[in-house]
Amino acid sequence: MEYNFLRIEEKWQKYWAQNNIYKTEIDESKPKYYVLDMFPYPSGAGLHVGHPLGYIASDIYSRYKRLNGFNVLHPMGYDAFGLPAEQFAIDTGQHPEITTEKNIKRYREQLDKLGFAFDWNREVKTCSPEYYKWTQWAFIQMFCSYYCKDAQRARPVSELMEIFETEGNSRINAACTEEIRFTADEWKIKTEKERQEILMNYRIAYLADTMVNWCPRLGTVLANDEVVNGLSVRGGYPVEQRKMRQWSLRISAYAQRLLDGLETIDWTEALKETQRNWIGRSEGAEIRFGIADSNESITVFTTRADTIFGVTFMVLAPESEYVAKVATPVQKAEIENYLNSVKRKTERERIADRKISGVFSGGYAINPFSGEKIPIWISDYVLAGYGTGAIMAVPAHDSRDYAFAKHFGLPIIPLIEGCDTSNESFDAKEGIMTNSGFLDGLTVQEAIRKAKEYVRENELGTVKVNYRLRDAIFSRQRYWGEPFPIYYRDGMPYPIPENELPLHLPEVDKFLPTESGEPPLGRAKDWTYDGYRIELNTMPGFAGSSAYYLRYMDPHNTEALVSKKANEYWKSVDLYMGGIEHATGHLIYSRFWNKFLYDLGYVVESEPFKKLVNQGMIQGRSNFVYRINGSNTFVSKGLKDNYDVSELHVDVNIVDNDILDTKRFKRWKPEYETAEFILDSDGEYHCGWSVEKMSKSLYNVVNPDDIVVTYGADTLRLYEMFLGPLEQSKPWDTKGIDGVHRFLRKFWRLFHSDGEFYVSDEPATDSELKVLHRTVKKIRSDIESFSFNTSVSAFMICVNELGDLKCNKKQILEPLTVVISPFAPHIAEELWRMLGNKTSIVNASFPKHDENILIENSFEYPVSFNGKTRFKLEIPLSADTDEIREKVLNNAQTQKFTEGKEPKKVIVVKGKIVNVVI
RNA sequence: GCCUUGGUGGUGGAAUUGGUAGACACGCAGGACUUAAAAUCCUGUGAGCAGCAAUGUUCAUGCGGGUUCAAUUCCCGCCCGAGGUACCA
Repeated sequence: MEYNFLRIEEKWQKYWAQNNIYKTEIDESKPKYYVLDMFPYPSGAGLHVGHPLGYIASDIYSRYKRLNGFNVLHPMGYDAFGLPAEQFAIDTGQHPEITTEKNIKRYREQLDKLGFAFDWNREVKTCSPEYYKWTQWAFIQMFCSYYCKDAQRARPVSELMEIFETEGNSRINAACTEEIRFTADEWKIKTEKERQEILMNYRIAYLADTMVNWCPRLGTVLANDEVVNGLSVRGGYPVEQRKMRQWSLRISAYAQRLLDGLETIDWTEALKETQRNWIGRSEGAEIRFGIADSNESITVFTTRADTIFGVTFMVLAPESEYVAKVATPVQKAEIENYLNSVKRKTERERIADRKISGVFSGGYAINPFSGEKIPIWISDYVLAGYGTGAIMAVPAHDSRDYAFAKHFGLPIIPLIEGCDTSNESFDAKEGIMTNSGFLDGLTVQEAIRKAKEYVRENELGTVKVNYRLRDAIFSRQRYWGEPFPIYYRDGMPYPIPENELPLHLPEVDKFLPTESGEPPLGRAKDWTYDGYRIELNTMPGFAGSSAYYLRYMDPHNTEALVSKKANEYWKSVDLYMGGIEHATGHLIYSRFWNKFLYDLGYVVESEPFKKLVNQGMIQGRSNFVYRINGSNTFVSKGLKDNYDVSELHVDVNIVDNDILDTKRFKRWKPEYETAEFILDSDGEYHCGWSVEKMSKSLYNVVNPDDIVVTYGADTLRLYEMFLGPLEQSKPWDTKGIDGVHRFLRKFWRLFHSDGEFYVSDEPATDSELKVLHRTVKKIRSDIESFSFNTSVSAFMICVNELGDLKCNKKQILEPLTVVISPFAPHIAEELWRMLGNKTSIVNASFPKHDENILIENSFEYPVSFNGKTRFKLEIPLSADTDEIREKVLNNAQTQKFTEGKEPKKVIVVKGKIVNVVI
């Protein structure tokens, strides 16, 4: 019987689905293991061959764990809210739900063909009301909570109100938007609206006027991680800064815990480092500088308190509130001018335009250490959003201040002995202080400490830790997202009662903003609760993906996001597989979301993802043809330099091994029908190639469905793993797939003789057993270290050796089938049944290897003299190092080399004589 | 700039963490089977030198040093690529 992969794969996929083979339930008798993939956004383009890489790897791991006796949770779902479906809806009028459902169906078909062990009973879609009910629920919990800095956790806002009632807020140490102080008596006489405004200051999900990334083209605000280089990640449209009233999540309150949590989880150092940088902790001090001839002062943040004697000017961000306080009438016009020019620039222009600009405010400040009077400037190199929006400039030791000082001719005072600041600043934190009053003679590190102490003792400011991490902007002016369960009364937001969730996304006539500029939900009829207007914004993409891993544990629960029982059993994700691109978005939001729910006691683990593996991207490998300019003649790569040619992308599917199928090329596009070719000397047309993103427009997309039809899913799975290390990005190149396919056919043939199934019950020989046990050992350690590429090699070696031994014995082949099954589940299942087993191979157990079988009785030891192998010596393997040494010394050949002298050394490593030094 | 990664044959990549560098696969070359093709199988394949040959020998893991009997692996200094981040004070 031939290896008919199409028949086999179809048969077992059907069997697995019909018999619910991968359905998972809580089973207290087994240890649990939770393997999660980052769920996909179902895009209209479908899956290309790069998408399933991570799914295959996690599938192998989850099957392996199951074979080792674990109760494995391995679910899949869809991150279904998102901009592309909505943009498509705007263009075509088709409801995003229809587009999304269609895409999901297509994804499911493609995924099903690859033989994954997903428990589809647990499927979630973020756009379904049963699911987003819990996204809305979580939002209400955040709305009703504040972050207590003393307890370092979230607590209910109701508790806060009780304290205000009895003692005001003087004792409250909470994360808030703005510091305000009031007594109990003051609280009592406040109106409901005033009270709500104060509470808003504390809520973890809060409404505030904040600087946001506004994307006019998308008509919505975006979070920081959704903007790259001043352009939106989706669509690549310009983004500008704007002050708007928006929902935000007080994620900054969790900065330290998000940082500390990284120490407890098994992620790569690179990823942890990316998160550390994003959180951006910096230790320093806030120091007050008095404004000359005024009672007011400016507070700056600095990590270099030691350099305060070198402050020669101050700089305010253009948006800073201090600007109005220090501006003098004389300078007014010039300042206005500057502020306007800054405001006109978009974020992107501001980044692109690194020209030094600024304006003198007219005001002066007093250096609190030296008492000197220093000018205050305004410049956009200082950011309003970080620290206090004002800095003390130390041009000698900060390159940005240096450039500014040089440009405007401001003085530069060096503070470190022997440093040269004539051409550039000296930014390093090393050296001995000078020109610095009481700090003179100290090292920089000592001076930083001492200056901070001085600040604290003399009440010039406070020692402070700053974080770069901003609160997450949580509202979007779009249609296709979760509606906020919030209504407005007297201008203030109130939550819709939890028992009335979900709040369904309403129907609208168009998916565009209203004529008055309100978000699309402004078009919904009766968009009210109890007669009050409901929030018109929707939630951002990351809302639905922040807690989906919890929902998989208990996806049909109508009473809770996840039941206590399910959460206590599954706890957290043991292995999370996904792309690195979510390092500063999803992977921060999820950790925050989880910590928040942990604070409230809804989940038992403080970190959601114990181990995380980033699979690399699969890039496309593009092919090129060379057209002679002004003609329809194409010249092969080897001869192209003799002509004036243009390089054109050609569909990789009509190129084999970089050789163009010229007949298919002519049929590819009408304009090439009359194409002529100048071939290389071997009579072939050779194409050029390069590695690029896999994309339709570059004609380098390879569709998994096509591969499955030609080679089968098992071959595709093996080949994707064989391509290279899992975590490394690599180009897809179909040409190597034959080797892997050949391996599967050889494996199949081991079970057959003269075309008929034939496996003998004879006992295996020592060498056959050795092949099996070596393979088992190797695969086990490879899977545990995610080295799937070397696993495939090990299989190939194993099958080649068994082929040479003509081994077709059940004793060897049966366990080997189990070992291969995580990689190639269909063929393994088929052979497993042919071997006479009654139940699915997924219920088998992964074989163990026997070290005793692996050890040989004796070994030919290479004996090297001064680094060169001279002869081999047979010594029993049981011999210890001293015995080996003895043998070598007494050997006649050794004595020939040493000329009877005693060798200096015999070096034995792991039972091997690697060198004898004479 | 900073942080994180990598750099090994014609190609993708191995190397049990200091112990025979190049496993496995692709490609290429030659051969077997076949009327022929496909499929399959076998052999060879880092480079140089010597030899009819078996084989011997030298050089090779981005570059330059160092430690060691022994370095792709450890240390120091450079060069190049990829990813992240960027007026974060």
